[in-house]
Amino acid sequence: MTDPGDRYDPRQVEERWYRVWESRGYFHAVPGSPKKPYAIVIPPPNVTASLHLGHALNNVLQDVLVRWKRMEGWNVLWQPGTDHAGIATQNVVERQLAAEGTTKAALGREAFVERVWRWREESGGTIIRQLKRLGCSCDWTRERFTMDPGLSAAVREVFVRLWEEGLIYQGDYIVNWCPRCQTAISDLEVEYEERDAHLYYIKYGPLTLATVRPETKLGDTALAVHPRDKRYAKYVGQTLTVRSVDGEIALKVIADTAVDPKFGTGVVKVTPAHDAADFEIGRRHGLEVRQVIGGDGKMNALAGKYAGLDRFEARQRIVSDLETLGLIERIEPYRHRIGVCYRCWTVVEPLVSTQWYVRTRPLAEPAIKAVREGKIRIVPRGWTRTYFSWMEGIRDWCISRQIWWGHRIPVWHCDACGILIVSREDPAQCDQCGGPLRQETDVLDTWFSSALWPFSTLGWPEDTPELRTFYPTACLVTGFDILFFWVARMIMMGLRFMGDVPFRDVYIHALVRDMEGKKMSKSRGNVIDPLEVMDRFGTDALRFTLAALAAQGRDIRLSEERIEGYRNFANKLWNAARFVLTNLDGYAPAGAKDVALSLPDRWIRSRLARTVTAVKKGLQAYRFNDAAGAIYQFLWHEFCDWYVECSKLALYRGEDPLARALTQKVLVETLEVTLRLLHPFMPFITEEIWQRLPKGKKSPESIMIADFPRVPRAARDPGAEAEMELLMAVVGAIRNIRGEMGIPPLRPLTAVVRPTETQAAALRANQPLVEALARIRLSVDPGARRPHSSAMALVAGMECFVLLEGVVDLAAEARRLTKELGKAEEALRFVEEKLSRQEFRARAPAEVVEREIERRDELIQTVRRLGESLERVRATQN
RNA sequence: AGGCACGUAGCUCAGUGGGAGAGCGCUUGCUUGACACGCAAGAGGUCGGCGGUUCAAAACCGCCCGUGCCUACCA
Repeated sequence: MTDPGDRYDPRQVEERWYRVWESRGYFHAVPGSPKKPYAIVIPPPNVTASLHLGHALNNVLQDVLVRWKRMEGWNVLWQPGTDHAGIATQNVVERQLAAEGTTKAALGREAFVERVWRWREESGGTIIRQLKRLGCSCDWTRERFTMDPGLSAAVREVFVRLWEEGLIYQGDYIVNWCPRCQTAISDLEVEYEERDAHLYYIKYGPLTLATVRPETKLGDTALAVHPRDKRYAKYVGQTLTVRSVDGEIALKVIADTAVDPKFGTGVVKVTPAHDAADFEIGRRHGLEVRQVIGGDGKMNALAGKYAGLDRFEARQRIVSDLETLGLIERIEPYRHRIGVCYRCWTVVEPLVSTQWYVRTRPLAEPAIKAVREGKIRIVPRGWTRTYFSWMEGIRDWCISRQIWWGHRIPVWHCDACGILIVSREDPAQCDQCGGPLRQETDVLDTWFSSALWPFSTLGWPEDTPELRTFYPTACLVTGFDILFFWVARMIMMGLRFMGDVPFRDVYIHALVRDMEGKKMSKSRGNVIDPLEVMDRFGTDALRFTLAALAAQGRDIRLSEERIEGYRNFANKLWNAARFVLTNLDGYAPAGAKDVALSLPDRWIRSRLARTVTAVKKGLQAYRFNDAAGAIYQFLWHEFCDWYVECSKLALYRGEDPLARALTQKVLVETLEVTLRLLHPFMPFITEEIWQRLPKGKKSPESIMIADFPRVPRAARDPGAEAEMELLMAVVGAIRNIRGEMGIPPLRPLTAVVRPTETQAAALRANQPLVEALARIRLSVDPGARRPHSSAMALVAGMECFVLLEGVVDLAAEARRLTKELGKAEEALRFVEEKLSRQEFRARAPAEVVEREIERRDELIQTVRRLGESLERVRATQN
């Protein structure tokens, strides 16, 4: 065959194979299949998204699972799709409008929504194309979008049912309001940032209090102290008239336990309209809610002379006015955490407004139970506690958003008779009075529709074969950052509407960070772009890197060097394959029976069997790094480093045609099985090589649909492993002497070993192998005496002399022996100390004591022999 | 403030009770019958500190120091 070149070039390969797989329908799942179902729903990326490393990790892990299960013979569905991402998407289109010099208000609601749809048609497919580039084997024929008609119907159905069951209500509460996005956001959508600010001590009549937000004083409707604070007890219940920037105002002093007497002066101003804590205090005491800041973040008419000022500008002005009036006692620097919008980083303004809520308690209870009873398994376990603690303290979910892009709340108001209609179908007129209806303008929180994803994508509320086959799904793979946003809510909704959990396992992976452990972000400029990585190192290298780093920690620190290392691994595989493929002349797979397998043959088969087991175990436990590591170690350090080297003997120097044929067979088989083992991690290169391998008639047309390797029991061969280890140790010892003594690798040397009888048999049987690997002439002689001018090493109690006639450097050998002796002596001291303790002998398990005794005896021999050698070298030296 | 992680080789990290590991980096030597994106050899560690449990601790427990994250109505 033609030599494919010694550098693997992924670009030649990836796109081509992906097209083949997709066009042949390998990704497609069929509900009626007799195979066992295995389904994963993709965490839908935002339709605005462009692939970042977080997506890459998340989807690579899913693809590994899905490809593995498919090869194991399951009926696999990987359900893909995207999320309409209300606020994010609206922002994107708004920015475009701004660039065109217009606004969404100018366009009007209908035209704006249409515009967003158009944007989605044109640019919304980016992330999907990028997932394909990653090799994701999703069933693209089933791609869904949260705003699809079917999924929208599911949203309505859920809303209406929750309403009918009394689990949705409307109310005036304080919410986190983003003045830039002009919408309410949920508690979860607020992020907190440490910022430097000031604590202003302001005089309120006879009292002084501390605040960081003087601008809200215009909305104060009370002063509060702790009920047990003796300093202020006399004021409680009084109404104080205090001088302020807007003249004199009357404020009642109330007592509430929410006040911390140790903070500041122990007195707080209460502004129910602009602070969540104050709002609660206000409700308890029936205080007036006096809103002075509008939804745009500017002071409103109630702010009097400050009306129209931005809230932060107003703060400056009010402080300076207070100073003029002599009402500022002092100002302290103060560092505190401030809530910002997670989408645009604008400081959140708590505002009282009318919003829609889901009553979460009744939904949370079964969701807690499902995890507690093991119906859902969270991996790693540690996250279970986090889940419980959040679910147990869950608060009602604000689901209304004052934006235009999303599922409009299916509620209609009749202004004529004042009733509310909640309906699955758009009503034409009021069913009570026949009057005209006005639909609620708010849309639902994007997470409301994502919460239905595991069943809405499968066709719910229709009863579909997909739902019957694939629900509950097998596994959800996600990052911990959306455990509450999404995972918890899916569990609640799944239990409520499907009567069963949405998935059996939740695998929570780490977050990808940069080398400093920072979250990657464009503003920090520390992003590694996965697309660029794929261009430079290949998709398989990126995939393998992510899997190899997916240990169950909290974060993954990714560096380019690491990816480069796995690119090298791909190249190593490529060259191992070249070696195998270019050495197959005369290969006849059927011809060679396994009757005369060599030691390396038996050894590599045994090692491969162990590797298969380790990979399966790793995948089953979601320990992707263990699985990837096992393949890496086997392929590079066992197959390439040893078996391939051993095979050269039979291929090039042996005279036995049967041995040669068997070696070819084992080379091909080992490579072939390894490729299948590796395919879920590195789909492209494995397919490319696999296709070039000689195959039997029954072989499938793609590695993707081949069987995942099974372990033949008979392949395990501990005897062969032990024997091979002995040979490798002898080779290692000789190479060590060569290296340490500075003898060039090609210089011919002679070695004499003095083995026990069993060792002698193994060595004699494989003498040419040892000679070839160590580049040495070997003499195996149980009665050998130490040759003059030789270096000595101990291997499994066996002395191994390397003759250094003419090349001997006594000083170097003395140095080497001293080093070895030192190590052995230290180990011996350690073991003897352990054995000398009575308690150890009395209380440790017998086999542990036994092992230590054995070890001690070996070490004694080692020390004695090394000592003798050293003495002799020194004697010769002098 | 509370909670949860983490601290192991120069760097990034595996390692859940009995002989300290990997990848990268570093040193030395090599155009070895596939691979310099390679081969061979090697150096490098008080497993954050202190105390406890145990015959035995990097691992289990406690405290301390450091780092990160999450949750919370401290103005």
